[in-house]
Amino acid sequence: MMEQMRSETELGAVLRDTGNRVTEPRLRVWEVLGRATDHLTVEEIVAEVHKADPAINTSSVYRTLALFADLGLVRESQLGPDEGARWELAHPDDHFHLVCRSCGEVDHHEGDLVDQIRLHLGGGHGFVAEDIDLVVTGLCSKCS
Amino acid sequence: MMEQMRSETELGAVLRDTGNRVTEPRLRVWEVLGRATDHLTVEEIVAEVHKADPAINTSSVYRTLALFADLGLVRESQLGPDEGARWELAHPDDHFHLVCRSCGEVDHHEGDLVDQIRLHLGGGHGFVAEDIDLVVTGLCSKCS
DNA sequence: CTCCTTGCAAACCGTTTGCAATCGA
DNA sequence: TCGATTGCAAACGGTTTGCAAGGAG
Repeated sequence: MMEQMRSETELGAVLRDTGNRVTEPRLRVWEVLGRATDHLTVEEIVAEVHKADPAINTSSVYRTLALFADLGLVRESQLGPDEGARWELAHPDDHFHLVCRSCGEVDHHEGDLVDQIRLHLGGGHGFVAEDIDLVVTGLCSKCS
Repeated sequence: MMEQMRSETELGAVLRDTGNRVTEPRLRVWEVLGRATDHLTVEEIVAEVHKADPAINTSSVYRTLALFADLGLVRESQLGPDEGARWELAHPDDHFHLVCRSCGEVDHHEGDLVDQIRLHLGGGHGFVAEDIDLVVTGLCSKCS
């Protein structure tokens, strides 16, 4: 099973193909998202990016994330009110989130559930599902 | 099928039972939420409330919503990044949301899907699900 | 050489908060 | 009466924007 589909090189190709330039902030943000195992807040992304280059500005990170989202490379999700937005690489496989309200841990959960949802919707509702965001809040095994 | 479980009178009872006072802003917000067929933004709630009493302040609406949420009477949900929070009466039955990215319509969808999710989680993951928020973005039957 | 992209700082805007006046019980 | 609640206005904090300097192609 491959860990990371899109290399840094491929990012360059995507950017160039879409008429965008390959720049330091974009490479750094991409790198950070690629390393991340879970969702990151903008604040966390900025902190990571700064380890490589402290000169990169927060607004550039926002602009980069917006660009990546436009290109379909990343995905923004809201894991709960009171929480800021979090970002992750657009994953080809569907998944959903288990958010522990005690320790705050966010768990990715992969499975056929999302397929079930898609199937469920296909049957007669006439709704074309494009994006499925399932957030389950509760207590994780350690906290319950 | 009953439309609205909790009357204005029952709100009074809940408030008194929990040591809170029955006030104008609280009654108005309750009334507005009870009439609503779909989720409302705070802005929309304030606008409705103002039709009855323009003197009621936005911050009181925020405080009222926070109180109702504490009491489990209402539920806040984030139907998408870029959108503000939306509020609805806490529905005893689980449900999920179909958000059309074209016309913006939000459809409640009731069904056994949430039960399936709960079941799915119960089986071995050790995660105690308390709140399930399923947001599906796509195109509704009219827009596709 | 162009003009896209950045860093910077200020603006934005939904939400929260401190405080004195008000109102419910 | 007395403390909970409100209206008001100011503060807050994450995100966005205008602009001149810098850098990719």
